[in-house]
Amino acid sequence: MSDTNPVPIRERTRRLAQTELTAVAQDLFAAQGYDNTTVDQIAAAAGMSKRTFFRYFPSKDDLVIGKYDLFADRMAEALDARPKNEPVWESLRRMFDITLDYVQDEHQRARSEAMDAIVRSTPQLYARYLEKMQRVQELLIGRIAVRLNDDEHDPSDPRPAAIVGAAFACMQAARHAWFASDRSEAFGSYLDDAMATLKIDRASRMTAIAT
Amino acid sequence: MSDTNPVPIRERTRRLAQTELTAVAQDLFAAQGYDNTTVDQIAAAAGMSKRTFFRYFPSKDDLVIGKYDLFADRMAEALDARPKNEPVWESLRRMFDITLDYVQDEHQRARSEAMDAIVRSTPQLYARYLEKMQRVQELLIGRIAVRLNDDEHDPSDPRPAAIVGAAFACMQAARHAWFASDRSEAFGSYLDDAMATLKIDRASRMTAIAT
DNA sequence: CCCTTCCTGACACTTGGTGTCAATATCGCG
DNA sequence: CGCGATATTGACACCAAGTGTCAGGAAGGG
Repeated sequence: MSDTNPVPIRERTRRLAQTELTAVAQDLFAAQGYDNTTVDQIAAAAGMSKRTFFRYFPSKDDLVIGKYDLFADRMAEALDARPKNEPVWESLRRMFDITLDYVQDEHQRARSEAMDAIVRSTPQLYARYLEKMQRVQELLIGRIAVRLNDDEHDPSDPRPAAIVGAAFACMQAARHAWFASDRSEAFGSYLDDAMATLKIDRASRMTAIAT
Repeated sequence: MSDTNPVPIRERTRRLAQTELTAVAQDLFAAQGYDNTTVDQIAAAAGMSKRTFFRYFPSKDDLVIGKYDLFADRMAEALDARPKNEPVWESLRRMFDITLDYVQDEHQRARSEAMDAIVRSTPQLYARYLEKMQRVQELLIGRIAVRLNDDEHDPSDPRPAAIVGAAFACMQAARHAWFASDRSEAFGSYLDDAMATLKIDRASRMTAIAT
């Protein structure tokens, strides 16, 4: 059961090294802050040279925010799984359910939350985080555009981007609110609450933009 | 009329140098790209040393995106100028009117638009742009919270952040759509269109978050 | 004219990140 | 087991963005 593995050995050792690096780095960041920790220190603490570190991560930033790349595909997948005739706002809400699992898992959360604190308190990382989220949104905009009108995506129609952006704004708002709360309420209800304040007006686009 | 000036001489020469640097840098960026242009080159082209450049701008990035800092106060000001009983969505829409002036001004636009293209095509700058916009939003969230319920801002209420974030998402969407269009329609109508697709449900917050 | 103050350039240094290359470890195969 | 191909690694040199320091020079006020 160990041959013809879908994940070759090379790739597994690689991931192991990345996990190791991440764990070591997290300790250092917690102890002395992100900016005050050099790549040399991280590499040395993991028993390798700086050059080798950069073979596992394209940048110091990516060690922290690289994992967010996985979100993009998972979200697109989750959105595609929703019925085509479902209201888009509801589809987006259900799509966000996959982020709930992330937060709900008790022993994963501590690790993830510590990294989150680092991201939010380091402007440089927060900026890159926002950019990644923007890229995720771009993936989804095309899909939402198709649901709004069955023809192809008209790039001069601002509505799909507005809707997706608004949905993400709700998720961000819910995240912040939940972090600021005592966590007695489930994150999901914050998300419901945030998304309930905005309704999509399906009869819009009357302010003529004659294409 | 030149003494006891509200803007002292030192500050004026400083701004002049910044403008000069920006103009020179813009040419270089347009010619060879942002990443391929070093600070040394910009400084040399403006007749100064690298060290002096960093006395005028805290970083290479700030030369491009530094001007967005002005937006924060201008927007907060514009929002404060709206009547308190006006629906918040309308207030936010009117607040964005100040961005229209920026885009409308014919001879300012060419310069501003070139810089905008650089920002959007350089991930690093785009990330910092998004972060700045996020900071602007944080300024406004408190004000919107006060309008929603007259007591002080409850940080575990996601609605103000959701609304402000959604409004900015609409502006971003309108910007992108307008840039992708042939610009025959006014930018304002794109903004109207984007913001009209989302309506605020004032009777929300029924999904009890008992504070 | 001098004295103070600010501005500037030169220099050295740190850190993130990359190219190169030789040494070494690993893998597949006979 | 041994051998050649391939991948991984570390050492070194290098570049670019910033930052600290310091001495010299320009501007301004008396």
